[in-house]
Parts: sequence; structure tokens; C-alpha cells
Amino acid sequence: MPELPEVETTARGLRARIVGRQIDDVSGLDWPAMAPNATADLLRMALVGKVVATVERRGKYVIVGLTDGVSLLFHRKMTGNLVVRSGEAPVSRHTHLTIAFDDGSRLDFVDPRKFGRIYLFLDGAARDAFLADRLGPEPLEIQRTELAGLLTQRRGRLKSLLLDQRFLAGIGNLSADEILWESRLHPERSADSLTPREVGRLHAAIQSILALAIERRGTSLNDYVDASGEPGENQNHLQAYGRAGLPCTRPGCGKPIVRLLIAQRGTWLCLRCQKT
DNA sequence: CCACGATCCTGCTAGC
DNA sequence: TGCTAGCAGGATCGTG
Repeated sequence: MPELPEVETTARGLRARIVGRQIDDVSGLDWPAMAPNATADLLRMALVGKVVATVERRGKYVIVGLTDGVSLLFHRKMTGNLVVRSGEAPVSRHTHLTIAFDDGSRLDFVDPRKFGRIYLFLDGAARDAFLADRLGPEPLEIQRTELAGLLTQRRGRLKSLLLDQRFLAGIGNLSADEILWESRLHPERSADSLTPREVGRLHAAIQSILALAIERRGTSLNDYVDASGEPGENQNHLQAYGRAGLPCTRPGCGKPIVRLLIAQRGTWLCLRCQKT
């Protein structure tokens, strides 16, 4: 499932491959619900002839910035992928949008589950308002004191809070479990109960878990591949997520990781290292 | 403010 | 082996 590290890896890959390309054609939108604020015709009219100026990430959104202030946002939810292919490559199953470029390459939005979403914005202000409405600070940019301040204003459980995109943008179920394991905090701890020392551990874990996952080009457990169609390697470094029954790797521990249902999400943790 | 349940989808898996 | 039921999960919305 694409979370911040996967989206960041994809954005970097896209930046290297499509910035400067002019859009020749937009086609293949076969599921109208995927484009809540546009239609196939609207996308074609707005995008054909535009040149890709920037590719950015905000939270779990990929933002393709085009000439004349137009931008295209992608949210991949669980199973979506953005892959650049050569024009001759066959269009794979579950491709729901294809953007053809002037150099013969194309960008495919592939999503078996059709949860992914595509948004078109004709000006930067509308796009920024859309994002500001949904997303809190970037977890890799937030300072420890700022995080501490936000935490004292909340009484919810840490797991719910980390999954709340308005609290911090980009953390998903996998990152949340890894961050909580790394910081030795129980997912059901209430946010305003953390000591300054614990806030420090949480802040450090947010930074290190996400930065390392980006270095490893994301986690490929199921569907995720990068902009070139290549898997990441962070799946080989997980300490909690998906490891039910396997021993906790913290030196001197070794207690089996358990899976609980917390905030309606599968949650993996070590009950010895992460006390309530 | 916070929790919970339903919704959207399809591929995979567990169980018969 | 073949079938089916049920689960997974990000974001959003409605309800308590």
C-alpha cells in the first residue's frame, strides 16, 4: 500500500522521467468514479498540449504540475501504481488512465481495486485549497517542539492519530506500526499522555522510519512498484508490521509480535517493548 | 473531540 | 480440485 515513502519514491522517479515532456494524448479513463472532479473529455481538453513542469509529493498525493498553472493529482489508496512505459509496451490489465507524451513514452495509472483517485485542478489556488483541507504537516519536516504541541491538543490513541492525515500527512498503517515499535510506544496510548522523553522518541522514530523506507525505495508487499515498475526493498526490514508470531528483534527481547485490531486496523506490536 | 460502522472494490486465502 | 465466503484497507461520511 503506497504510503509516504512509496509516493516519494514514485514522485522522484516520475520527476526524472516526465518533466519537460509535452502531453500528446489522454485516454483510457474507464471508471468515472476515479476522477471525481473531471471527465475523460475535460481531462483531454485541459491536458493535451501542456508540458510537465514539476512532479511533487504532498502526503500520499503525487502532484503533476503542468504549464499554465494546471495540475493533476493522483492518490493511489491501496493498490494504485503510476508507471512510465515505452509507447509500444502493452497496456496492462487494470490500467485506468494513460497519458501519452511527445517522446513516445506514456504514464499509466494502474489500480486493480479502483480505489485510486485522479483530480484535475486548473489553477494553483484550487489545488492548494484542496490539499490544505485534507492534510496536516509533513512528518519529515515537523520539528519536535511543534509535534509536542500538537500532541498535547489531542486525546485520541496514538495509532488513530498517526493514521489521521490532518494530523500528519502521509503515514499509513504500515509506517504507523513501524514508528510505534521503534519508539516503544503502545498504539493505544493517548496522545496527551506522552512524557517529553516519549515525544522525543516518537519524533525521532517518525524521521528515521520514513527516511530509511525512502532510502530503500519503499515497501513492496503486494502491489507496489515505482515509476519504473520496480519493487522496493523495505519489506525486508520490517520489525512489526505483518510479523505476527515472529520474535521481536529488539536486543534482549524476542517475545513474539502479536496482531491486534486497533482503530479498525490490523496492528502489529511487541507487548513487552510497547507498554500501555 | 473522539470512536465506531458503513462504504467503495477486487484479489487472495482459508475453509469446506 | 473447485467453490465460496470473508478479509484487507485509505479516506470519507454519518451516527452516537
